[in-house]
Amino acid sequence: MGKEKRRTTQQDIARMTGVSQATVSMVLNNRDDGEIRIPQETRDRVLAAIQSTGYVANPIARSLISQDNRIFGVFTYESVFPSEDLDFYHPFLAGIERRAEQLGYDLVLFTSSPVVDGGRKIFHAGSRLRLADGCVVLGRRVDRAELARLVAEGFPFVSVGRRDDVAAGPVAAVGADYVSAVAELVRRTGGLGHRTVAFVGEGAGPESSADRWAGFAAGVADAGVRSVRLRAKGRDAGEVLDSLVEHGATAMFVEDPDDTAALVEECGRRGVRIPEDVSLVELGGSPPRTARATPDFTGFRIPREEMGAQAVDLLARILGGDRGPRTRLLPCRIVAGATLAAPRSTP
Amino acid sequence: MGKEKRRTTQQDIARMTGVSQATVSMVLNNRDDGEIRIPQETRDRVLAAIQSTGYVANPIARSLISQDNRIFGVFTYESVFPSEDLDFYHPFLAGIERRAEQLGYDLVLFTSSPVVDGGRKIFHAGSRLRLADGCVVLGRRVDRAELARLVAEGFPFVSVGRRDDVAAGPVAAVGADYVSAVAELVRRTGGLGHRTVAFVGEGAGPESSADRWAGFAAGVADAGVRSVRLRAKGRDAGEVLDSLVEHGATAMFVEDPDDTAALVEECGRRGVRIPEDVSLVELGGSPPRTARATPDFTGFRIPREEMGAQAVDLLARILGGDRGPRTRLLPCRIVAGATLAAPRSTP
DNA sequence: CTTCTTAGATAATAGCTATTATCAGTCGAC
DNA sequence: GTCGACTGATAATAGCTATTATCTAAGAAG
Repeated sequence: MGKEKRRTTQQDIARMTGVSQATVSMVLNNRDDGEIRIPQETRDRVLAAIQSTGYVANPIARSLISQDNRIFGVFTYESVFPSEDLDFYHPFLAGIERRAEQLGYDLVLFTSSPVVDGGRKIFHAGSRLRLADGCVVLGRRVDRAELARLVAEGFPFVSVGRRDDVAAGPVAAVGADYVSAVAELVRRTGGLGHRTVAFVGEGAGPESSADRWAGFAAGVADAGVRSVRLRAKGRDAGEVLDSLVEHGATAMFVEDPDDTAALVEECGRRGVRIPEDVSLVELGGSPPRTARATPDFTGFRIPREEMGAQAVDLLARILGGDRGPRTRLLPCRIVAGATLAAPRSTP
Repeated sequence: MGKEKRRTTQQDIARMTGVSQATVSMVLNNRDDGEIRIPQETRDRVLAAIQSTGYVANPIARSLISQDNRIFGVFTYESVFPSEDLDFYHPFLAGIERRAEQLGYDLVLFTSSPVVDGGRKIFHAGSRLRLADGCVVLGRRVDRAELARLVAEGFPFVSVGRRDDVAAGPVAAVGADYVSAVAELVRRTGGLGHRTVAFVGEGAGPESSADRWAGFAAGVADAGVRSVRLRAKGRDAGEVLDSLVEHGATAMFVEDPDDTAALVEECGRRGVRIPEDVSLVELGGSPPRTARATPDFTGFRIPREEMGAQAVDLLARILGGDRGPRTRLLPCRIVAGATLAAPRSTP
């Protein structure tokens, strides 16, 4: 039992100086309002004692009073640091950290949350969520029910990525504007002379997938081209390529990076050159994960770091009582790349 | 002003149920000791109210009483997430996170600490260090004075990497055993027939550098070979190689990865083959940072993740009052690699 | 009927800080 | 000498939970 010597408290300082605890508190906080009057001599005496003891106010007691903690929580459904997930989380966290630093908030990672079938749970007996003034929720898989409960309990939070409405109302969220990005890419493709373009993927289900499809559809309408949707799930790249040819499509927009890799490989096997014979637009939104040589894909970049920063920003505003819009949609950067070119036979 | 509706408190639950706040607290904590008696009927009533409101005890008030917070601080002298520093911090953090998760601690990152000429400061007016029960200190540049103050104030902390003594006594720390690793590499080199080996670098200054030199010296003694130390600071790779040849050394142990890269390049220019003409042992301790093709260097790996985990572990023990050893030195893994081989002309 | 025991609960308090209300002087003015 | 105004401080309290000491009523034992 270490029997740690009790921390110094304001009471201690007060006794040392022969003043009251209240006085110490006021000196500490530089209170000098109309009502509060402390002569410099007393101030100096107290400050000297503070200096000599190295006293620092107990932030926990402060929080209990002020009802805020200057801490933002970062809740992730998976561990943050393991390598597999790092590529995903890292840019968000970089932005979160940067802005928290600017705003003077500390960050708490809720690593103590119990893991229930593969994902952490926000709510559980002894949840320490309230340590934070507010929370940024982050993750590939975000639990709608938990978000709904956050809303119901009035706990301030901002979701990064997921922005669909939950039962109790719209969720404060920062998202990426997939729709515009994909639409723009389709328009460029049409502008290069392609007359039929293919969407490879589901285009439904997760919000982000539905958005990509929506953007694709919008771009197709704008560009006045024909379009076809090719399912990739459960089919190998060969089948997909066959369908592509069959439909006469000259450009493919691929949702899933895994499919992209498979298609590139299959093209290589068949001697189909990209972009000379077929164009490929990659809709993953991330830089390539592997260091292996991959084509310089045409596509877009999700502004992950900026999303993290804006999430913190938004959270701070909400805590400040700001009643402005609670959803921010950030533009994605278009990557010109080298896998999109004019089709071989322009009509 | 949001006029956030006040959080539910035990007092609220008490009023709803017609019991006292104390009873609510006891039900909540499942108190059932000899002195505490609460019939099941009452218990159920209270629990029902807790369920319906979703009440969770305010962790801040709890902390104020229990004098602990179930939070470990992670103090870094630089931002954690920016890409430049990520390679360095990430493995440590992965280990810290993993073990904190296992032990049920949350982690707080002191992002609010003010930055003074390039590095964050632990101590400052309004330091929120005490939010944490203890702290892991991490960083390339660790401030001795601040560590000393942590010791003086009796704040529990564990330093990762830096383990030298500070004024007030030995610092709890987790380090990597560079000495053994480098010594072993030198012995292997001697075992392959090398008679003269060179240490390229300072071998002094930062603890880790001094350790590498100590290990080199120990290995040289064990292996019974001759050794030479070549400064690299301010000299270009050509000069260093010239010295090497001049001294008749057939293997070089290079401290700094930048020097390694320069030497490899210079060897390439001169047509000196590695390891056929000269062996190279890389003492950086990290996997290569760039994705560019680099030789598969012989060297060792600092067990960064394990260091992070053990730091948390040690911190938990210290908080538990454990009086055991406060310094842990973890073995490095030797990487056989492909840049060490027998010298061309074995005597 | 009195006293003791016990079950079942509550009042009071600690933990530390910030704020509000209050108090003891002093000085001036009348 | 009294009243008011002002200075320089302090006592008390809120904030929320966990624990300790205390209290009431009922039943048992004598």
